[in-house]
Amino acid sequence: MERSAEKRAIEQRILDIVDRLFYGRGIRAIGVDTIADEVGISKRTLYNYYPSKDELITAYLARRLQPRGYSDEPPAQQILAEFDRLERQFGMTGFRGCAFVNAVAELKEPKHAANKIALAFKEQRRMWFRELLGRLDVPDPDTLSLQLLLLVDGAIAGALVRGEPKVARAAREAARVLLSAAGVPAAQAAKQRASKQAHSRSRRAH
Amino acid sequence: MERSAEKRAIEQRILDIVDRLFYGRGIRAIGVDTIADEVGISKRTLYNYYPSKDELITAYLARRLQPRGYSDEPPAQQILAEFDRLERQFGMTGFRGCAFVNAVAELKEPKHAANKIALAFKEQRRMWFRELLGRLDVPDPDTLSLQLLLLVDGAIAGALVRGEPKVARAAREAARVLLSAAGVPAAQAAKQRASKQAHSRSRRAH
DNA sequence: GCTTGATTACACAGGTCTGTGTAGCTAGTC
DNA sequence: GACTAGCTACACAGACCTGTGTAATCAAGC
Repeated sequence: MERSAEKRAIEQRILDIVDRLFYGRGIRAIGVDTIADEVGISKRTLYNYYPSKDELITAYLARRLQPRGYSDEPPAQQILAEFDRLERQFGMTGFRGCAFVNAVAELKEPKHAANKIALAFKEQRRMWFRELLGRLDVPDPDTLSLQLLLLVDGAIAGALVRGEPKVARAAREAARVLLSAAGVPAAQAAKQRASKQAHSRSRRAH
Repeated sequence: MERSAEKRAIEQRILDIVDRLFYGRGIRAIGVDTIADEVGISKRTLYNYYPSKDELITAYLARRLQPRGYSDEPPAQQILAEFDRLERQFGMTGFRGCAFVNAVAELKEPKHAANKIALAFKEQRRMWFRELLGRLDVPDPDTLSLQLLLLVDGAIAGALVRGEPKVARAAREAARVLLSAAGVPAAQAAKQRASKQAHSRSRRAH
């Protein structure tokens, strides 16, 4: 029992360090020896916990597959706040783009489990948007959630290449326009935030 | 003279094959021996043309840095046609995302020349949008061109992860909404393409 | 025919990588 | 104290990588 807890702690420690190294320097760029050294265990023991580097890779990605929760704020604000969160991420030292897209780009073998995990992640993120859009009664939440995700991924790629966090603000503004065009009143109100009365929806797309 | 022409032909042949291999299987995944074998020359001769793999990488990326031209079509149609072109690209066998973003993701050294070329490429693409938007007299062509580029990059990432060309259509529709919100009449006309009269711009976003 | 430059095949240096094999040590348990 | 499970250090196999050195060959121009 106590032994198992200690083992789990070591596993977590391994995954912490693997995450930092794989994300920060690239999966192919990091060798197993480096990981073992950083963790402070022998390579033999590392292989005892994870029998191959591939398992380390999938564990690394699977651990980043965490569902995002919802707050008490109005849905439109939660959606737009996602882009503010992105902007903060882009400004953090060590930002290197999307871990999943990078993994797919690095591991070009189509059979690799990383592809499936990356797809699951993107779909999870899309469904997060979709759930919020569902509360907003937009006409086509499937398409709009995908479009918002495209803006997120585009902003990530842009920030990676440009090294410039403020692309997130352009993405946020584009998201606001899309929401507004879909008839979300909060997005319109956020635009000219002087007039507070949102006189119900009058014209809706389509 | 004739010798120089033959040399250039070999150089082109090398770059053709390098492009196919680097883009299709990844820069790090392809060794110099593989390149020489595929070209049909000895490794020594290959190193005679390009003295290091890094030079091959930069030549590979620089050759993909070709400015896109303009057609006779109306600007808004050219912009939207870009997303149709994307959809066709996504469906082609061998599509593996954006060569520049992949290169930056693979070559994580920040000093590498690939970063600068990738940035130049993205900026070149943005300026292509910007030029067309300039003809359309939109209020903020700098922001809007960046937003269109974000949609492009988001669609590329989405198509890479999903293996699904139709994300380009969602991106195209989002671009159309953004153009329409910026007061581009052709985008509005394209929406309800029944009524042909675009009764000049009446309300413009500000 | 001879020179000269490019190309070839091949070996190799020196480094990286993943994964395994082994012998000894250490710490908890009977 | 003896046993056992896990750990460590270390070597190593076998493969890959980039880049170079070398001697032989081939082909064009004088």
